[in-house]
Amino acid sequence: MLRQATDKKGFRISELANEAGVHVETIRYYQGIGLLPRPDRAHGRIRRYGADDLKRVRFIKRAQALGFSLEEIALLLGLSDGKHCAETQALAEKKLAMVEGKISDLAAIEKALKGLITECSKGSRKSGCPIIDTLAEDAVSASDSPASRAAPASARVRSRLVPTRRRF
Amino acid sequence: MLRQATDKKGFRISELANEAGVHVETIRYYQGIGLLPRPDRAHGRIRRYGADDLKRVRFIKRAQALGFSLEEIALLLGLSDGKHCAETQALAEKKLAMVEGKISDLAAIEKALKGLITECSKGSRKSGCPIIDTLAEDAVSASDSPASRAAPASARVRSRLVPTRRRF
DNA sequence: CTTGACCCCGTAGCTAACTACGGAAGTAAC
DNA sequence: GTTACTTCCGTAGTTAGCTACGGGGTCAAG
Repeated sequence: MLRQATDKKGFRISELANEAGVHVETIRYYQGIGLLPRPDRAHGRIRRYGADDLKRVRFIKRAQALGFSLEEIALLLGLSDGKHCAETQALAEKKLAMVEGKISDLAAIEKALKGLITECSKGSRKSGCPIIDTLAEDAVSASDSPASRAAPASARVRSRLVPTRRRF
Repeated sequence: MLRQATDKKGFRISELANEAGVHVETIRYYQGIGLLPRPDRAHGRIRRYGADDLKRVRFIKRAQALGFSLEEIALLLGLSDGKHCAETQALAEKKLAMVEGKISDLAAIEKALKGLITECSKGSRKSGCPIIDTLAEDAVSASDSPASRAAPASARVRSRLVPTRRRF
């Protein structure tokens, strides 16, 4: 009785979701914000999805895990439509710098974690925090994310807050 | 009349925020959830912050840009207190795998972007999307984030949604 | 000792990205 | 053609991570 037939042509929404490891609602959400095309419900009545859609969803989730927002992802995806090359190239270069900054930040964390692991296994451990230390220095990073290095936000202070929430 | 005196001992909250490139409210928020210690208002009356606090905030923002959640960051930070080495090591190893997965994902994107840029400058461009293609394949990534590769979420379907929102 | 920039803390509101609910209609198996 | 899903779509609620507001206190300059 269970559906699951990838027969006809392409899979249906639940199959696409399962393959990509996301919920059906997420697929619909992406369609709603224009991140994913909504194939028209032609002959039969329910929409059918193809391999390209699956790749797109997988890409979105991976890029997200790397710190890209859906908006940035939309930009990334928009880059490869083969049109308006000039701006495409500029954008790609900006993203490239960002990606390279992230890579070096991650490399720093990787190094710190490895150090932590070996130190741990030979019982040492003195002072300071190797993880914080490597990333907190004024080096690397070209990410244009909020708080991108050296952006002392010109004395913008208007204060007030503190949630009193669960503390991990 | 303007405060701005880093004299006495350590800086005050607005100075810390400016140096780290975040808002004062963000500092307070981090204190509220226990991510940042709240120094006691001893002798004088207003709290003073040190270089360690600044490093910690900078670390938090950078790690965030890499896709770590505040909760994960709290874990990362908790790793280097020098105590309970066994579990610390296990956690560090898990995070390390995650970090390595992210690095290879980013390297894939980097490569795709570079390819896009050179293709662009020599006017070619055929079909498919090099950016999606490199990341959507079943390779790399050990991230334990939602949708971590190959997690077909056992037929969990209950549907309904679609926002009808701004579409980038 | 007043003034004005800042600080303290609580609570409420906002945005991104989902997640859940509800009702009607499609569809495969019996 | 009834049953048991599953799809469609709209709208509302949730969580993380901030951001804004309000009222009162602190403190250095004048």
